[in-house]
Amino acid sequence: MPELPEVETFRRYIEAGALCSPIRRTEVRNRIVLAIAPEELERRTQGAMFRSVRRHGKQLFLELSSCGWLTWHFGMTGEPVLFMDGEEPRFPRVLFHFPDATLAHDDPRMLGRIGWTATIEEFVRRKRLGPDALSISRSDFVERFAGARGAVKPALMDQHRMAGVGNIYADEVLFQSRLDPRTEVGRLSRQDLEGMHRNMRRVLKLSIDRGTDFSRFPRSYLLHHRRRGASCPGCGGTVETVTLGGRTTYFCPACQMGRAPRRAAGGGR
DNA sequence: TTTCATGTTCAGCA
DNA sequence: GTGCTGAACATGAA
Repeated sequence: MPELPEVETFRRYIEAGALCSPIRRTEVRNRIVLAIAPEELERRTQGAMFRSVRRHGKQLFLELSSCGWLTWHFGMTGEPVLFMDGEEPRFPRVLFHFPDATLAHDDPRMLGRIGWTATIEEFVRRKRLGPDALSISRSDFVERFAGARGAVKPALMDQHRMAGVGNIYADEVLFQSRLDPRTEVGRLSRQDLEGMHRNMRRVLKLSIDRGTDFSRFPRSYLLHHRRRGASCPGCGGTVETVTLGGRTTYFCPACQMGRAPRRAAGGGR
């Protein structure tokens, strides 16, 4: 589930339903999802409450009334689930029991991680995360990408350069920017980069506004067509795949153009 | 049965 | 240091 829009939706969900309630007990069912010792997690949360919740890229931070912040990453399949007795989700790995509800890290693949940090800044520094994709200014975005090498798609997904964009939204941003995902970053013009920044913000915000429910996204979005042989919502041509940054990339070669090497005649635009 | 999956990290190599 | 590739992690769904 979780790229920036999903995690922002999780943030709001927790903010609306899991703050300022004392944690009676913390139950660890699968310690593999912990980045700290289970005893430490229990000690830090027992009797405390979550005061506030913040997000940086795909990472969530829950402020503890005791001290510091719980760090919460959702991996590929994790999500927070708040439930009452008898409504337990299918894959609860860690559970925070409040007096009248329970907040669970529900995660079949267990690739998510829960840990602790004294400050958000310290955590962001330690993980070397770039600026949040919805906070980064246009000029900072241009500067950070202008200095990159390699293909544009892996650059967009590099959490050290900028945090929050993953496989699905990188493909969508490039589709809407009409840029071939294999294009060398160094061949993009300032206008290309500014357009990417604008499209990225629009796509991420629309997703948050629609509650990350893909069925409520415009039909013109590529993400409805992430199947081999699907037709492009723009031109009706065939959507193709290529592997970039180790991930399957969907794109329309007819709509998304590359950028010719400098000095070369024709090509591009 | 096989393949793929909205993520991160690490080893090995250029 | 930068970038790329492949593997590992662990499991469900198609």
